[in-house]
Amino acid sequence: MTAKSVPAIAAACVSCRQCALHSICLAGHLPLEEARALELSLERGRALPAGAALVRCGALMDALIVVRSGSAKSHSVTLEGLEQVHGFVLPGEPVGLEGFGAGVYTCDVTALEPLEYCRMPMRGLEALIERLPGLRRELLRLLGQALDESQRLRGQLGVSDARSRVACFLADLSQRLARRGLPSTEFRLSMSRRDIAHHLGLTLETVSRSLSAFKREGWLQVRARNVKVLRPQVLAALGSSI
Amino acid sequence: MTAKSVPAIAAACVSCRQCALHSICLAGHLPLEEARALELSLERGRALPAGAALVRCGALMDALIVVRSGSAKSHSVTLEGLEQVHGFVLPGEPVGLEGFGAGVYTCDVTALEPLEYCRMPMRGLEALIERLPGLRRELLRLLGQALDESQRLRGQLGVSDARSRVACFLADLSQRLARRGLPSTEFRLSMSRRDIAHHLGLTLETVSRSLSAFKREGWLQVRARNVKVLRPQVLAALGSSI
DNA sequence: CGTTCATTTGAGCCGACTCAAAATGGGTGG
DNA sequence: CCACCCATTTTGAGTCGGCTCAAATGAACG
Repeated sequence: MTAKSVPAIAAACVSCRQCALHSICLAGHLPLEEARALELSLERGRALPAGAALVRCGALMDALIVVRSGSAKSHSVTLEGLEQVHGFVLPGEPVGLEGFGAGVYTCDVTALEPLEYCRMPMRGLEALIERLPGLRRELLRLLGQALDESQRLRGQLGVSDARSRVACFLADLSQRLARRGLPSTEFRLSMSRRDIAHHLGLTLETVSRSLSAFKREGWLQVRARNVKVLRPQVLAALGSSI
Repeated sequence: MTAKSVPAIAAACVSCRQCALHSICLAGHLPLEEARALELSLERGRALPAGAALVRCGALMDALIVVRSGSAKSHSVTLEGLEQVHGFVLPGEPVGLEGFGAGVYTCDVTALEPLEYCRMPMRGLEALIERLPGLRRELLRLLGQALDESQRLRGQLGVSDARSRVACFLADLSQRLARRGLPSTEFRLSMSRRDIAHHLGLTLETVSRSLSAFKREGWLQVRARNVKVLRPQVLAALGSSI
C-alpha cells in the first residue's frame, strides 16, 4: 500500500493567468496595444533538458527568466565546495532575482526535469519599466516577496528541528502546487534527498529518516520520490508551529 | 588587559555620500534641479530613543526608511512566540525592504540605541521612480542585494557550526563598519547575546561560549559588549571557509 | 539482466541545547 | 561617591538530536 506513480511536475504547464508574470503580461490596466508590445519582446516556450543550466553563477543577468513548466533548483557552492540549495523553482516563478543586486547572477539554476521557460531581455524590460507603472510595481513586489520568504525560511531553520523542517518543506511545496492548480496531496518530488537536505541545512540521511518517520506514523505515503500526503493538517502544524 | 570602552555605533553618523541612498540622493546623472526636488520630499534627521519601533509588523509601508545613525534590529515573532532576528541595520542601510512584497511591513525594526533616520514617503517615491531611471535601478539593486545576502546567510547557517557562525557575524559586522569609515577592529556591540543568538540560530549560551573561546585563543578581546578584533584574518577565515 | 545510483536503515559519537548557578556590569537613588 | 539592584553575561554539568561512517536495500536505465 504505497503511493502510486503520478505525473511529474513537468507534465503540467501553467497558463499565462497563473504565471508570476501574469500582472506583467496583462500589464495591469494597460491598453491592449501595450500588452501586445510587451509580448513581442517576450521569448516564450524555450526548452531545456533535465540537468541543464537555466542560469549560471557569474553570468551577466541579461534577461528576466520565468519557469513555465518543469522545475529547477537554485543553488551555489561555498568556498569549501559544499553545495547550498537556495530554493526550488516551480512553474510560474521567476528565477535569479538576486541578480538585480549586481547585474550578475550569483547562483546557478539547474533544471531538475525537462523544463520550459520564458525569457524577457533586460534591454526590453528596462524600456518597458519606464512606460508601464504596473510592471514597475510587480517587479518590486516580486523582489520584496522573495526577500520576505528567504528571511522567513531562514528563521525556520534557526528554531526548528529536522522533522519540522522537512514537514515545512512538504507543506510549502504542497501549497505552491495547489496555487498552480496542480495536485497538491499526491505528487512526485523532482529533487533528490540530497537536494532537500542541502536546502534545509540537514544531511540526506536525516531527511530520509524524517520521511520514514512520517510514513510510520501514517501522515504520508512515500515510495522513492512519489509522495502522497494523508494528513495535510498534521504536516502543516508540524511545519509552522512546532 | 581587556578592550577599553569605545564610542557606541550611535556616536557616528554617515555623510550622505556613504548613505545607501547616495545614488538616490545624488540621483546618478540627475540635473541639479531634480536632485533638489528629491531632497524636498525626503524627511531627514528624525530621531528615536533606544528600544523604540522604527517599523511595526503589519503596518502599511508608507515610506522607505534609511538609518542615518545608530543601529537597529529587524525581527519578527514566530507562531510559537519565538523571536527570530532577521538582521541588524547599520547607518546608511535601508529598512523593511521586504515590505515591497505586500505593501505592508512583515517584521518589526527596533532601535538598539538612540537612532536617527531619513524617511521618503512612498507617494513621493513612486512619482520620482517614474521620472528618475537611476532611482529605479538603485531600488532594484538594493532589493536584489538584500535577497542575495539573505540567501547567502541562510546557506551559512545550514553548513557551519556555532563558532563559524559567530566568527562570520563578527567579520561581517566589522566589514560593514569599515565600509562606513567607522573603526572596524574595535567597536561596541549594540545588540545583546540573545539577539545575536536569535540571528544565528543558536542559544545565547552558545554565543557566549564561542566568544569566550575566541578570547581564550587570543583572536579577540571581549569585555561585555566591547569587542576588539586582534586577528581579523583568522575570524574571516573561520567565518567564510571552515 | 546486470550495472549504477539513490535511498533506507543501523550504530556510535559529538556538539549544541537545557537547566542551573555564579559573576559581571550598568544604572539608579541616596 | 558609594551601595544597591537588576539585567546581562559567563560558566558548568548532563542530555539528546543530528552527524558520521557503514552496509543493505531499492529503483532506474541501458
